[in-house]
Amino acid sequence: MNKANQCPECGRINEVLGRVGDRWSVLIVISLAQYGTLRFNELKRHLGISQRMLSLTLRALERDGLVNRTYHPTIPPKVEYSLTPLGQSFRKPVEVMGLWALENLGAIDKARAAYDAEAVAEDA
Amino acid sequence: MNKANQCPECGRINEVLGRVGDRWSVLIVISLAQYGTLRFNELKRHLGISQRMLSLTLRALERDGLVNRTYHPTIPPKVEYSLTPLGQSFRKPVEVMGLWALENLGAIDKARAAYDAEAVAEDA
DNA sequence: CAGGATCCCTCAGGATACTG
DNA sequence: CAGTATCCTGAGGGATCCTG
Repeated sequence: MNKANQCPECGRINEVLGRVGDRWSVLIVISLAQYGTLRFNELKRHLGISQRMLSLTLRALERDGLVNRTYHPTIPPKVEYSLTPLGQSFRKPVEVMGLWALENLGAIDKARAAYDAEAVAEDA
Repeated sequence: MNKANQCPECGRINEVLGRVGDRWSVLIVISLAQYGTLRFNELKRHLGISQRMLSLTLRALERDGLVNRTYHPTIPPKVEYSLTPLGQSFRKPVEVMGLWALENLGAIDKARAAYDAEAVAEDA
């Protein structure tokens, strides 16, 4: 049970990462940003996420004020999810991240290949 | 065993998140960005990370070409870690993320509190 | 259709001990 | 000091079945 982090900012970063940093949260926000509004099963199909995780993640996002949940009491029921303004504001950091990914995934792959080749070479 | 993601970009995002998206990678990059060069135990103390995870994460980052590892064969040994240019380039997305975190953590907390209050209220 | 409730399994990741 | 090797737990997350 270490004191976690000495540097305060690390604590902050950790916090935010712990909240909206998991893969599914990010992907859901991206999808909603792209399509505006999606229903439960639309998201499920689109992301290939299990219904359990979708349910959990959506509730967490709603709780954190990133996602709006609109329930239509029809039969069959219809629930629509969309981004709140806060959720919208999260698009920018995500986009920057995504852009970096697109630009540098190649470099990472190359570095990785080089590293692995080196490792093999050392197994003389 | 679903097809994972229908949307190709989700695949990319997932990929990058799977590589450098975990908490420790991010925190290490931030620390190195801040201090330029750090030794193993300096990082360990600074982050409050277990030495196992530090070791694993550093090797992964080195493999991905984000950090440089410099080994000084002295006694006692001395190993220094620093960012590669690729690692440097990762600072920007991280900073944007961090900034967003700082600006919006408060809002998230408020939303969360409101949500929880609502939930309690419904337990009539 | 939208999800709650279970079951179960994998593995991230901490604690500890040992080595060069 | 800078790691490697083990052990062990708990959270993450899929599969499945059930309901309104």
